[in-house]
Formats: sequence, structure tokens, C-alpha cells
Amino acid sequence: MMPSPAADLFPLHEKLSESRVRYKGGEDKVPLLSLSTVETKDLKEEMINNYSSGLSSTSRSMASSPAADSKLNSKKRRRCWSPDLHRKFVSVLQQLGGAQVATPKQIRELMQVDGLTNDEVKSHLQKYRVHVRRTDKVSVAKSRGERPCKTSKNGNSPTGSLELARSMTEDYEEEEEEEDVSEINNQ
DNA sequence: CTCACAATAT
DNA sequence: GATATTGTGA
Repeated sequence: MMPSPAADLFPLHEKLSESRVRYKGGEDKVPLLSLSTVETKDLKEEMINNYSSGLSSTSRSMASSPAADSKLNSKKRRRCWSPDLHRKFVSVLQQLGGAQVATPKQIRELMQVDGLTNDEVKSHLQKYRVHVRRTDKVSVAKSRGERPCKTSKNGNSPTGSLELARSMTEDYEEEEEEEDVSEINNQ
């Protein structure tokens, strides 16, 4: 039988600062905040390699503050995709032949991450696909809109040139084959 | 108010 | 399974 822990509603807040949020400041770095899947109940989640660089760890924070729950304690559990988990995700993704051909089910099966469900992978995959498409396009657009020739004298646009090119420290770029250069669409 | 993310609905 | 929509947090 499956006792099923029923719907555990634990307050879990996800604060993922992944992605280079450009926002108005445009300046943003990737702090890579490790998330803690704090399971108020059975925390037997598969211990994914926590690349903690000698930081954090010593689980000696929060907890012991039941009544001190933050005022904004959402009762929703949003799956937090830690950078590591994402790494694995991408890894498996590429193993399957690409984000566009990989199926959520296969990904889930290959990842073998406990607690990870189809829907979560599906959603994440969607996001990833869009993200990849975007970066891809930008990549191409960059190559196209690049300025290989500097107009001698003043290689900078004089009239208020807004730098759009964000330092994309993309981890993995350029997959294997499958590179369609769609029309360049600019907002 | 815009952005990105995850969940949910189609 | 792919895509759209919605809800939410920053």
C-alpha cells in the first residue's frame, strides 16, 4: 500500500536568481544561490551533488523558528531547479539528442531524480527550449549585426548607443548539429 | 510595470 | 507531448 504522505503542504519558497536578469540596471551577475529543498518532513531527497564551495552547508540556519515563519509564507511548493539539477537536466538532454527532440519522460527516466515528476520536467523543458531558442537567435543575430569593421575613428556609436549585448556567460552553447537559422526577429 | 519562472490548462 | 495561459515573486 501506499500510505502516501498525503498532500504535504510545506512552506517552501523558491528564490532562484538564475539567468542573467537584466532588469533596468541591466547589470546582473549570477550569484548562484544554492537552494535548499527543505523538506519539513522526510528529507530523503536524493542528494544531488551539492557543489557547495565551502560555503553554506552546516545546516544550522532557519528551522527552529516555527512561529517565525515569514509573513509571506506561500503554501505552494514550486520546484526549485538548482544549478546542479539544471546541469544534470541539460546533460541528459544532450544525451537524448537535443532539447527539441528529447521527451520529458525520457529525461525524467534518465535523470533518475527522486521527487522529480513529469510535469516539472515538462515545464522546465519548455522554459529551456525557449531560453535556448532565444540565446541561439541572439547568437546568430550577433554574428550578423556585429561590427567587424570599425569605422576607423570612433568604433563606438556616437548617438546614444545602447549596449544590448549582455555578457552572456552561457555555460553550454552550440549543441551538436541542428542549427537552423531562423529569421531574425527583433522586438 | 516588466521579467522570468513554475504550475496549470488546452 | 507540445504549446498557451495563468499565477506569483522580484
